Amino acid sequence: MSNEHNESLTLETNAFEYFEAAKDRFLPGISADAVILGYDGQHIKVLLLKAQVDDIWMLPGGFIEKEYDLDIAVHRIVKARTGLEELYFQQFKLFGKSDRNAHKQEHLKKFQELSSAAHEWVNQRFITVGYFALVHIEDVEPKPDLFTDICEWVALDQIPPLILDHQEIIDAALTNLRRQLNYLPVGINLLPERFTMSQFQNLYEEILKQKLDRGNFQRKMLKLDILIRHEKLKSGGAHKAPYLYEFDKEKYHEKVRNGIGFI
Amino acid sequence: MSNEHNESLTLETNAFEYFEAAKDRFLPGISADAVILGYDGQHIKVLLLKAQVDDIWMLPGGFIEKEYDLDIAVHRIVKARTGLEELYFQQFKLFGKSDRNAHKQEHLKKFQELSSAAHEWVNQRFITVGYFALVHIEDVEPKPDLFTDICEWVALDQIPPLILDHQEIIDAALTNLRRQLNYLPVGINLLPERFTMSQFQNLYEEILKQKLDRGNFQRKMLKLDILIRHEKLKSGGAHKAPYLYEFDKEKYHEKVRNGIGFI
DNA sequence: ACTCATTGTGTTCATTTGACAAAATAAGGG
DNA sequence: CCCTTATTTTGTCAAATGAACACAATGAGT
Repeated sequence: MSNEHNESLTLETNAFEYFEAAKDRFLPGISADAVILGYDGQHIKVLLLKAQVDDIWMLPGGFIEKEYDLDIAVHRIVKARTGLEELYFQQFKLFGKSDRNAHKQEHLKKFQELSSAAHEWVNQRFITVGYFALVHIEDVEPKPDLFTDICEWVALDQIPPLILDHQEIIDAALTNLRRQLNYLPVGINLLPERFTMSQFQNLYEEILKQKLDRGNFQRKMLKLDILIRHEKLKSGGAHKAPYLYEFDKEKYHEKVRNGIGFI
Repeated sequence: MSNEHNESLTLETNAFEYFEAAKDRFLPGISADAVILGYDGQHIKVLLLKAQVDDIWMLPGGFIEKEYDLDIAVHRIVKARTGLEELYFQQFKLFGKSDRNAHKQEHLKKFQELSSAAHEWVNQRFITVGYFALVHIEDVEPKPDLFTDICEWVALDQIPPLILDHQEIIDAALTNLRRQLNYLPVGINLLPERFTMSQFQNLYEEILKQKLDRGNFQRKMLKLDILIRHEKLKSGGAHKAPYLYEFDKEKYHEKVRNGIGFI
């Protein structure tokens, strides 16, 4: 086992090598950041990383390999943090303000001893493309990357100060998600295999930040004819046990294709 | 007046200089393309350019100045082609396929004698960010750019073969436009100051590619309370003259802010 | 004055929405 | 074991919306 000092050394060595090789491996001046969203039955959460060299938090991100499509690079980034091979993700915006890495140099002062090639790489102007991903939170094993020591789920109302414009990126992702909510397969990608109607409704209430009528929500979803009703929930709650539901995936995706209409 | 040979020489000299200076002026590896849309009372049209050196058509586009925001570069591009200072435009997607400039080298073979710096610029991998703009077609004076000799409005169903993935970019713009139609100020940006209800309806039918019920459309729009009714249309048509309408801009934008609900 | 294509307004019926109430159900406490 | 309680499920009903169609008004041309 390595002690902290060794780990730190290893990190910096790797970071040096990483930035050194970046110019040859990656497209210049562009990065990708992923807003990875999960739902634990109570709240929407986003996967965040904490930098080793500072107390600052950030979104998972990375660069684009010269020989691959944009989507492939993003898939690699999300897979590396979550362990998930199959996932739903979608591009939503390119962030191109000219001053968006103004604060980065502050954060990267710890890397002053970078070679000039590496220094040049980290100090160029970056534009970044924002993606959001919807994942089953219980299937994820969060893994930090080269520059971070913590990777964990954070509820949307408990997000700490983030690097650069990452808070803005999260906000834009959520706005985008809300606008697409009518034709986006958000349920099938965020809920576990089997779920109660309350969980389903709460998911929409979390995203929309507004209460919905219980009876009306239930009737509407059942009428869509996309749910399979199973037997009763096991014990646990001290009240009437609800049914467990499961998506009829064929019918569900058929509805999504026709673009209508959950809310 | 210069003859064609001279113009061609001038073009190539400028193109040389342009590409030569590009590395210093612009961000590497990224371009912007604009789907500029207008409505002539009959059809949605898109502003296209025809290359001088080939019979290939393309979207207006350009590169991003190193010191400016993305949006500023796009505004400059659209303003240069249309002459418009104020306009509505919106980013909709970043196109990042690794093979998206595969055909470009074919098209640019005419520029073989470029200096190595210029050659390196045009042959790098480009990702491009797609924007769409909504403009008043009657206010536009189409102007070709350095590399093109024709700049004109083309109806959507008469688009010739386009360079690279530009057709895909147009399709994506229209899909995006349709999805936002409920909360997008499309009418105020595409229709002339005064318009008839038929024109207004036809605009939506063009975008949606589907017929709408005349009576219902009219009643719905009037009920939104965003229109000012003027006196009768002058002569011309051989039938009942329709009213002319104008947007009550304050009320219109108020509705747009609240996000509801044209269709 | 009459025709006619088009515009503006009405009517009708089915469907959806919103708000609320009632019935059903399981767990826990006496 | 019966009753309470919290929660789920289904029901009701008035109001709003949507879709399809009908009819009246208008103004240019014959």
